[in-house]
Order: sequence, then structure tokens, then C-alpha cells
Amino acid sequence: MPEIEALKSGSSTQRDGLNHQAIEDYLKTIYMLAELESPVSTSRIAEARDVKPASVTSMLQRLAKLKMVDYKKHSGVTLTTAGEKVALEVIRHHRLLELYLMEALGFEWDEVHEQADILEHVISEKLEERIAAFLGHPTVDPHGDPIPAKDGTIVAVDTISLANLATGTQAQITRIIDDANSEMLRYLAELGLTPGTEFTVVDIAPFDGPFSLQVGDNVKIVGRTIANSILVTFV
Amino acid sequence: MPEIEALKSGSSTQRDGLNHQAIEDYLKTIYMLAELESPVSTSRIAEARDVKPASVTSMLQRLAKLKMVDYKKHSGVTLTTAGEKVALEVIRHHRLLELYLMEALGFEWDEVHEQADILEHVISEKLEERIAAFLGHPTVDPHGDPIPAKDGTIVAVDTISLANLATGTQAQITRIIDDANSEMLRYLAELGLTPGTEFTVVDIAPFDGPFSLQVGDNVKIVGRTIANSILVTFV
DNA sequence: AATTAAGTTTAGATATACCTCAAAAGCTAA
DNA sequence: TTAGCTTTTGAGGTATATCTAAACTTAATT
Repeated sequence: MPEIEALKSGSSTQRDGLNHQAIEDYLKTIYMLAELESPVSTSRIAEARDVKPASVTSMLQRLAKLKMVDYKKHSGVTLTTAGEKVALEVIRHHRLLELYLMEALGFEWDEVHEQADILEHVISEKLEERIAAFLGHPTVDPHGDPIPAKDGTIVAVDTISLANLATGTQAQITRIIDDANSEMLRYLAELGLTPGTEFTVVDIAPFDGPFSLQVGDNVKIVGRTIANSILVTFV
Repeated sequence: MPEIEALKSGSSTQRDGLNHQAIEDYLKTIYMLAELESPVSTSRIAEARDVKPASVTSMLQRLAKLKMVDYKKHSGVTLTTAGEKVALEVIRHHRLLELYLMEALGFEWDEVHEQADILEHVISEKLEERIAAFLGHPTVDPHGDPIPAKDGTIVAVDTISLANLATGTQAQITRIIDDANSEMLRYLAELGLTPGTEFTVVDIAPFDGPFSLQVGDNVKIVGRTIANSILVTFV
């Protein structure tokens, strides 16, 4: 009965012992937090993942056993080479997927993050490769985040937060941090403040006040929170 | 710290209680087995999923509690309307994905099943919709299997197994059963026996022997196993 | 050096989602 | 009615993920 055979594979779950999803998510979280501060502390991870520190500790012990992190009690973690490789692969998947969903399937800027977060763990090497090829092996995703290459290299662009600019400065948006907050992304897209946009800081209101940005003929005003999330390069 | 926010969603797993994957796979299995014989017995499902009958029983009890199946001890299961809806959705996803991977990303006939089996459980409604639109809302997948519409309708084509044809019959391949067996699919593709192909049965060897099919100027010979897996319509 | 506050780890307990095996129970057809 | 098969039950296993509360470490402050 060939039908039975056909059904069989339909049922094959990951029975290989490891639940990749959680592990990959932790490694990704650690990688990203390590960019801000390394080694990464238990509580930082707990915050980011929205779990209790105790849960993080046990996961770190598991990751240490898998040689994915260097972990010594009370002193935080760093990724091993193996761990970093996994993290970069997941991030690569994520960013390729975001770009693909926009380019190939017409999704909006603010819609892609969630779906990519799920798909990043399940696409095969081959699918990743096809997607990358379709996109012409891009190095930057729709939010301006760099896409790690297959070998782990990242094309890093020297950026500075818009919040640190002085009045009169000319700059170009290269990256929007916080790709989880689709409301902000929608808002920024509305304002026309997307990666690639050039602008001049025409005013900074005192007492942590908003920034006025000249974009073409218009002036756009953004608050501190947004200014912090926008990374720029000088033109 | 906006970065923390960004990471948060990166970590969000399905914490919603249900592990969809297994449930969906069971429902899909039951749906497909029910096409052969309904109600579907425990052992049939166990075979198809390659688990022990006892495991099936407990899953059936779980599915019954979820109102996905009608289940009465010792008498097999049938899907409820809700259960069928889920099964059809998963099947729709699967077949759309297979077609999409081929059409949009250049995968081969025999490569798409595995990846689709995983992706079918994780694509959002919106992604499904975009994929369907990209493909022009198709009703048939690369193996000739009908793709259920969003409302659950299936365009059924009246088919008969090639194995039942008599010598001299003219027919067209509409469907290849057993999309899990990529070796067979590769072989069939090599022979040029894919859905849409027209042929005439020029010989059937006795004692369950092979079929000789005239395809254009060539004669292709296929054994019983393959003949059973090929469904045809008359021309 | 001792104290304290903050952060971290352990221990113990739940919970879920599978799965298995062995034995009991139920069905069906000769 | 009983043999043979299928199905269910019940007990138990593994893996993962979580929590609370108590114990501990570290680093900063006195």
C-alpha cells in the first residue's frame, strides 16, 4: 500500500532528541546581547526571553554541556565558536526571510518579523540557499541589519545613533534597531524614515526634546525613543 | 533599552499550550486514511505514523477531547467538521508549498515533499494567502493532488489507477500517489511520466507483469508498483 | 574586614507532550 | 464459545520548560 508510505513521512517530527527551537533562540539571544555587553548575564537573558533567571541558568548548563557556550557560575556566558556559528545561521535565516517575504511576496516592512521568527528554525540549507540566490545574496535586510554570510562573515557598517547627532549634521539612515516593534516600524515607514533615507538634523529641542529632521522638502519630527532606534552613517 | 524589546519577540515560542505539529499530523493522517476506509482504525494510524497502537489510542482520546474526532472505543475514528477543517488546511498548506517551492524557487519534483511537511505547520494565514495568490490560486499540486480551497472544497477529478487499464486504452496521467517516495518520483520524472502526460497502453505482460506505455514516439515500461501509484483519466 | 544589596544558582515541584511496554479487555468470526 | 486479533489501560520513561523559595556569590559600601 503505497499510500501508507506516503503518510509516513507526513508524520515525521523532529524525534532527534534536541529541540532546536529553544536552543537556537537562546543562542540568538545571547549573540545579540553580547553585542551590547559580554559576557552576558543570566538576568539579561531572562529579561530578553521573558523567563525567570532560574530557567535561564538551567538552559545555560544545558548549552554548556553541548559546548555551545562557555559558562562559569556567576560570571555570565559567552558563545563558543560552535555556538556563534549556530546563532549566526539563525540570524542569517531570519534576515534572509524578512527580505524574501518583502521582495518575493509583497509583505510590508512591519509584517515580516513574526513569520521570520518561526521560519528561521525550520528552513533547510537548500531552501536558505535558494532564497539567498533569489535575492542576489544580499548583505542587508529590510531594517538595515547586516545578513551574516554563510561562512559567518558580517559586513559591518560603522553607525552611530541618531540620538547622538548634533544640529546641522547630515546623515543617512542605515538601520532601525528593534525590528520586533511593528507599530514603530509602521510609523517610521509612514514618516518615510527607512534605511537609505538621507536627512539633516535641523533642530534638537532642549530637555531631551524631539529631533527635527529635514528630509527632502519636509521636516519630520521624532522623539528620543525613536532617535535611539535609528542608526545612521554620515554622508 | 529598545534592543531588549527587539530580542523578546525573537524568543517567543509557541507557549500557547497546544503543540500543533503532532495534532495536525494526526488529523492529516486520519483524513488521508479515511479516503481509503472510514472509520479509521487505531492500528492503521499506528502503521502510517510508525508508532505503537497504544500511542495512537491516547492521542485519539486527546483529539476527541478537542472535538477534532468522533471516537468510540474499539470502533475507530472519523474526523469531526472541525477536525476535517484542520486537516484540509494542513493539506492545503502542504500542496501549495510544494507547488510554490517548484514554481518560485526552482526545486525539483522529488525535493519538495520533506520541506513542505515541515513548513505546512508553521505558515501564517497571510503567508498562505500570498503564496496562493502568487500561484494564481491553483487547484492541483505538482503530483496532481488536488489542493483544497480555503473553504474546504476540493476539485475532485475522477481517476482510475493505471493498473486497472486494459491494453489499447488511451489515458492521461493526472496524479501520482505516494509523494513521499522521492526515488520513485525522480524515476518517473526521468521517464517523463508526470501529470499531464498522455499515453496509450500498448502491452500488459501476463502474470502481473509490467505495462508498456506509448508516450509520443517512445515506449516506457513500468512495473505493477508504479502502475498502482499512477492515477489517470481517459482522454 | 564586615555588611549588605543585587544578582545567581540550586533544589524541589509542576506540567506537558510525546512515547513505550506489558497485560487486561473487547470484538468477531469460525 | 472460544481462538485470534485488535484495542485499551495503566504504569512508566524521556525530554523540555517552567516556577518558587532558599542558598549562595560577588562586588560595592561602610
